[in-house]
Amino acid sequence: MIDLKRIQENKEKITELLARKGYTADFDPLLKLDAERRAAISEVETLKAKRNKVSAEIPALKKAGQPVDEIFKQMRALGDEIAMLDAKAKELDEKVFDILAGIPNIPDEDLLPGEKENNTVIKTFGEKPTFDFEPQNHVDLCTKLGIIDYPRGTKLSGGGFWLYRGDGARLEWALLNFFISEHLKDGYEFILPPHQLGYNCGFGAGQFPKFTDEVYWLDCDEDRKKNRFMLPTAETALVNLYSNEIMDETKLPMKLFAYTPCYRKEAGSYRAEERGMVRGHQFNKVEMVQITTPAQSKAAFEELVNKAASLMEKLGLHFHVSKLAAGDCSATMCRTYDIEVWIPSMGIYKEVSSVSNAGDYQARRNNTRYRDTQTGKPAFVHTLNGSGLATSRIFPALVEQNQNADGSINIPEVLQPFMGGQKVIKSL
RNA sequence: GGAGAAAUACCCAAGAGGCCGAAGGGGCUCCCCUGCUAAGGGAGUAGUACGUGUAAGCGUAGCGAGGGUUCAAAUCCCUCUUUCUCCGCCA
Repeated sequence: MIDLKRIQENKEKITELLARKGYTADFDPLLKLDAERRAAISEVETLKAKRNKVSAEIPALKKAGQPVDEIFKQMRALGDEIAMLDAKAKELDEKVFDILAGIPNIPDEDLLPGEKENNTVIKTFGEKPTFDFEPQNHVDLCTKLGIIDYPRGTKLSGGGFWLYRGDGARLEWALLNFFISEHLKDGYEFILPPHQLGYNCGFGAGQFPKFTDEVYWLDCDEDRKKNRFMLPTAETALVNLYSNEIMDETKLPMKLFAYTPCYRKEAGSYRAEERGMVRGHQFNKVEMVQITTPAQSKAAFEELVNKAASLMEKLGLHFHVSKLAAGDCSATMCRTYDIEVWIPSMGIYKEVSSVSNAGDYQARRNNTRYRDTQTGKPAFVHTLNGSGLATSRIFPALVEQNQNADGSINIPEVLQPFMGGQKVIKSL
């Protein structure tokens, strides 16, 4: 949610910035509605002040034996008027809120306008691996090694599900453990959140109402707001940890990470390019989140990007970092860098981490604040998140980039301690 | 899942239609006294949101949340949430 005051003060500039995201803003109806809202509030509060004043005098009048029936009659009429105006003010307030909640976050000024085609690669690590044999794709490799069982995943749960088996499960777990150990080294707090969340979390993270149909809903109440959903990313949980609280500034920047599976419908997105585990309904991810003061958020963003990139570097994978154009950033974010790993069989780079700064957009939606020691007043925090990392894209990339002519796979050195020193995965 | 009890400010807690935005304690802040400390005395101590104002301020809301009754609600009624106790269920 963006700040209405910013629109009032700088309508043209914000309209222009949002246009870079492909969003056409017309703020005039909103501003008019807000003026009406404020007028209604002023009016009703004047009446309430009058009611309070008269009510306070009634006990004294009664004690003095004076008649109060006439006053009661007038007050009843006043009460009706107040109720009417209260309802009007509430309605206007909700309208303003809904419109405001539907406006995307304002992109940072240095982002290029436009969509994907305007993303710019800002850093590349390593080189495309070359093979002196015909390399296989990860689905074939994993199936032959027996480390991923696609058919039985489908048998149990339908398309988009798979099982990790044996060394596959160990490799997956080693990746997660490696990420966790790196984050702990950097002083991040480890969180294991619930996997079922309430509607408010989705709204607070800026994912709802837009993506309400992209998640798996539990319970059967017709009203979505009373149901829970399976979290699509740990961000949805972490970003809401301090909602409706005022944090101590000394706790900021707060650095968190969580491991959770991510549950997503991914409706209609299955393509040849996304075979195997590149896009599934359930995948594992370690997610980093920072809650910061506005002054800290720029540095926090750099830190998260560097952290995600350093994990990839330590795994020895070829990848690049891409700065997203305004239109490719999600509605919630004012800035996003993607880390994309090379998948040889597809000949493309696939996202393994998306690092974003939401500014105060999420904090405004879920009311997360801190007390500014300078002013003594509460102010909205900034929230940032980044995958660190998602295994479902790394696993295929790792398997493909590290394959040998005999179909075996070299385990990166950093993962070996987490696999009991094992260096290679080969078929039995 | 069923049955009971509870929810008041930083914490504990009183309050049972108007004199209650809230007694009393604890804590915290400041001051006094005591050559340190302990003890003692005094004063202060909703945060917040919204509206209005250049501002000091003023107004409105606010006793778990949302509704209702009433001229007037922390107080009465309804719904919900959470916590505690008991019972049931538990692949």
